[in-house]
Amino acid sequence: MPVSKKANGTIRMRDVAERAQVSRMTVSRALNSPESVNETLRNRVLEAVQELGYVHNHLARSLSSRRSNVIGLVLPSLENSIFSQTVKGISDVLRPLGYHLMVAESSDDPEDEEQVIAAFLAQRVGGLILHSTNHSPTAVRMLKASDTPVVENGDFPVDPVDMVVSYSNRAAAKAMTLHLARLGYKRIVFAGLAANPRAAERQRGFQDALAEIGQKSDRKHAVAVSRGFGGGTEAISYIEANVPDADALFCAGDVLAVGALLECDRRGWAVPDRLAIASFDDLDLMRHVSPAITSLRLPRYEIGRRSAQMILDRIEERTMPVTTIDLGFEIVQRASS
Amino acid sequence: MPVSKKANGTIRMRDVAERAQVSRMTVSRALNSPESVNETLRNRVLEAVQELGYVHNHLARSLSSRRSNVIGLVLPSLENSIFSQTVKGISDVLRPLGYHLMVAESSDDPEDEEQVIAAFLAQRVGGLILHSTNHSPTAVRMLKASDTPVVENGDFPVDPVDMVVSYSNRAAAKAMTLHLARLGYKRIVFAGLAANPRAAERQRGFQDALAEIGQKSDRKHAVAVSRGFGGGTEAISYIEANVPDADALFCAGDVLAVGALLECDRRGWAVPDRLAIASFDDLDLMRHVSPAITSLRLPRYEIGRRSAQMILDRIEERTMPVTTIDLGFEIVQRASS
DNA sequence: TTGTAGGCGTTATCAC
DNA sequence: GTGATAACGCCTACAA
Repeated sequence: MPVSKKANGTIRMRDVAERAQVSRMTVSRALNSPESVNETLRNRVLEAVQELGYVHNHLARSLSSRRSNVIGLVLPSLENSIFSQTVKGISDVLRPLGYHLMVAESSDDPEDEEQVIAAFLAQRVGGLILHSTNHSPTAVRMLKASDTPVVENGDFPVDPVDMVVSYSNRAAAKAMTLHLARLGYKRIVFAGLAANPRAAERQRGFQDALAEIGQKSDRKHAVAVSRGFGGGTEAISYIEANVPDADALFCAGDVLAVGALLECDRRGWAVPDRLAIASFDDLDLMRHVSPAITSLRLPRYEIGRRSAQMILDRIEERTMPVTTIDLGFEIVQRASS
Repeated sequence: MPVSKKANGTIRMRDVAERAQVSRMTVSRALNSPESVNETLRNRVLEAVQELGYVHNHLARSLSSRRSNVIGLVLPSLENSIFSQTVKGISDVLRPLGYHLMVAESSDDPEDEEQVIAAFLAQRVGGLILHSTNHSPTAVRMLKASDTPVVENGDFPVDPVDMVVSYSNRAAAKAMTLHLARLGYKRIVFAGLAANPRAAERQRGFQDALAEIGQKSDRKHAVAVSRGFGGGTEAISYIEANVPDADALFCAGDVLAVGALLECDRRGWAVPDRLAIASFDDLDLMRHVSPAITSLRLPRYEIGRRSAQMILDRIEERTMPVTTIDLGFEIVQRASS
């Protein structure tokens, strides 16, 4: 089969049009709304597309139509596997409808996030899903001015940019703390992460719970540790040095909890007899370690699905969707507490 | 349906130009090559940009200039934290030069990958980094016809699309197997993953090593298990049922190895005395479990860095870079073997 | 150093 | 159902 190629290499719609002996508009329609084109013509067009190896230019399409089929997602980190479920939830909605997801990383730093948001807006994405709820003023201004549908995900912002789909970090942490108290633990230590706004909310929830059960808030009972498994080790060392009579450790992150468990193992501390352990977020790993770790299961997949749906509803002007959705959480009690 | 639509729509370069009392070209230049514009004018332009909240339209820019500042990355999965280092390596090169990374997922399925590649090409990305080396014929044809710089990453393909930056899965697996043999292990079992081309190469390397030390290849000594921690559990069960005298287990993936270690723990099998364990890929977790797991350290960060550099070199026509780079690997011996 | 003209590849719009 | 024409917002090329 003869493959003709323009001098500059790229094949355009007009080349397809010439080959199929139709106008450019017919090619455009055959590609975008096939049912609106006579079958004979449509087939001629699609054949020409195949023969020439034509690839639709979405830049030009978006520029002209003023809409894009790309949705942007901004994650604090790609290192953290808790987000993979959210990504899957989003993709499952977008893919069948011809939209595409593009992911970028913000490092949980509002400056970085601003850069990334600016880049997405410059690309004129059709919508934006942000995990962080802590944005620079400039970022917020840009987002609002752009009229781009936005969903925030990681928590309930005090002042939402637009739509929100989340669970409450504070409520979840409070519930877990009350759960531990109900199991009889008296001196619970909370291990959080510095410079992580969601971990900070979790710490507030922890304190809410202590207040509710009438326990005096002791600063010693909350500590900020590093990210990663090492943070769990730090938490255990902290307990040994500062709260030796602690009977439970509630970690703001899953990896932390595993790190802590491994450190207990190394020291020969029995879990949960010497120290109970509970975790935020229910990674697969939580049920594979021994003892399996009690944790909060969060609706990560559903958050992705609903976020994508709300964006699409807005883009396709189907409805004026509810702007804030609380998807709750669930406590999974296991052997570690 | 009454949708709130801004009276004036979006702000364009011409609006900025009017406000700053210059031509559109001066605005364009002030944004793209500031040094080529008189300081006074430049400041007037940048001021107007601020005041109007103008956001550069990269769609129009790319369409007109026929170049894009977006680089696409296709990963088999976003669930796997081994890729986060590569992402960081790429970002570290791209960001300072004004390029942006967009990530998409292929599920290690050539069909899915083809879709994702088509989407990236339709967006006319400036370059593409593919972790998989196993593409559909259509995908390869599209890539080659597009003239887009491409780097493949996950292994050395038999027939590269374009550039390659990787280590050899086969060579690495062979080296680790020889290492275990040198330590005195006589009956090594290999646990791989079904439907993962890189794991298949690793199995070949395993067999290469056995052949080299003159050990008869026994089909029983290789098994395919599921992904995730559960796969490690399966591997141990397999050994108990089929190769009870095995003295070492070499896992094609890090998560597998941890799963296996945890299962040994549960069964009371001493590691490495009853069974040694070694892993492909050196996740943080490997040195935190006890015993720490012997593993292959792969140049994930460097792979990202070099890949991005090669793409940029090609885009900016700096050089005609070497097309295949082998970054090697390293064996990290720990207590588990 | 700055400006003018025209084109990048597509779609919206309005005729036919 | 199909086609002609004029945008979409920017940049290349050239002129001043």
